[in-house]
Amino acid sequence: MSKCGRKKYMKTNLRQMTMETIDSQQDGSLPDSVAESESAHMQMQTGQNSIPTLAQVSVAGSSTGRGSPAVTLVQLPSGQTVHVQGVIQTPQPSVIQSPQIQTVQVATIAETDESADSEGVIDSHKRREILSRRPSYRKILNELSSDVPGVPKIEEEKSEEEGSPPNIAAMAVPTGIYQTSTGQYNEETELAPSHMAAATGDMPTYQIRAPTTALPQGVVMAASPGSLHSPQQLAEEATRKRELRLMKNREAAKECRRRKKEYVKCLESRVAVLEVQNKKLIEELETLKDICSPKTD
DNA sequence: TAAGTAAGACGTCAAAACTG
DNA sequence: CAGTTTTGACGTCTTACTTA
Repeated sequence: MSKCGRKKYMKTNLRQMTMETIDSQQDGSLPDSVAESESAHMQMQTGQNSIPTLAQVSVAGSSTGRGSPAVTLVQLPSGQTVHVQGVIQTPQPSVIQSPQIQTVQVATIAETDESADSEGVIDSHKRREILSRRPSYRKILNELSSDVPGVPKIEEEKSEEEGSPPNIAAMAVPTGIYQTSTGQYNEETELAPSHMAAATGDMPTYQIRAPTTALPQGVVMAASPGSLHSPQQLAEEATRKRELRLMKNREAAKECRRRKKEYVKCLESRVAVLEVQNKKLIEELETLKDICSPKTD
């Protein structure tokens, strides 16, 4: 896999739009912010962008991340589904050389906005201000929970992790090398399989394989930085640091996904609550109308 | 039953956000 | 402001399901 060309992404800024959408949606209809954005364009700008739709984008085609097919179904918060025509291209990372703007039109809305194509004029600083990433899921959800009673907070630490040192480096003693699904080799730790299963609730899907020549055997026994002399030792230390970083990031990614799931669940439950609330209010309104309006016959 | 597809999970990289 | 944490995106794998 080519790693060097990954700088251009189609970031969805999901959280930003989700919060905005949920907050403004009271009657089950399409929020103004979403409607406006859609009428302009669904603009997917690599690097910094926003897709003005809520959470669920189901793709009628390959789901393996290599770009979307010609027709994409976008499910809106109201449950309405719109067909997005045009290919949402996700070019091969190694092919991308410059920032690209990719736009797709929502089929249900004919009107377009000429200004959507003028993104080249917008300087990066301005875009950065407008489209800057929001704080973490944990932060958003905790803010949400302080505003709305009943919304659970995301715990700082999982209960089963209490009492154990949070630092992965401290608890993991590398004892070998295992190969990941992507064919890369990592240091195997004694805790790795059980920890992985505990974090995801699933059985680990990675097989421990016999080490090959990909990594030097002495990696895990690298000396402390102070005693490094030879270039080989320096290289070993660098490798060790890298493995450590990868291991920490691996765990961080798992945790991040867990938080994201929790966050999405929370939003879904909030939508359900608001829908019920909305229904009740409509019924109440109808009742009051009946009471207030005198019957003619 | 083999081939194709969808969904979910994972590891990794890179960049934004956060922190001391 | 450097180091750390968080998260979007990509590529890959596995599993369940569908279809020819």
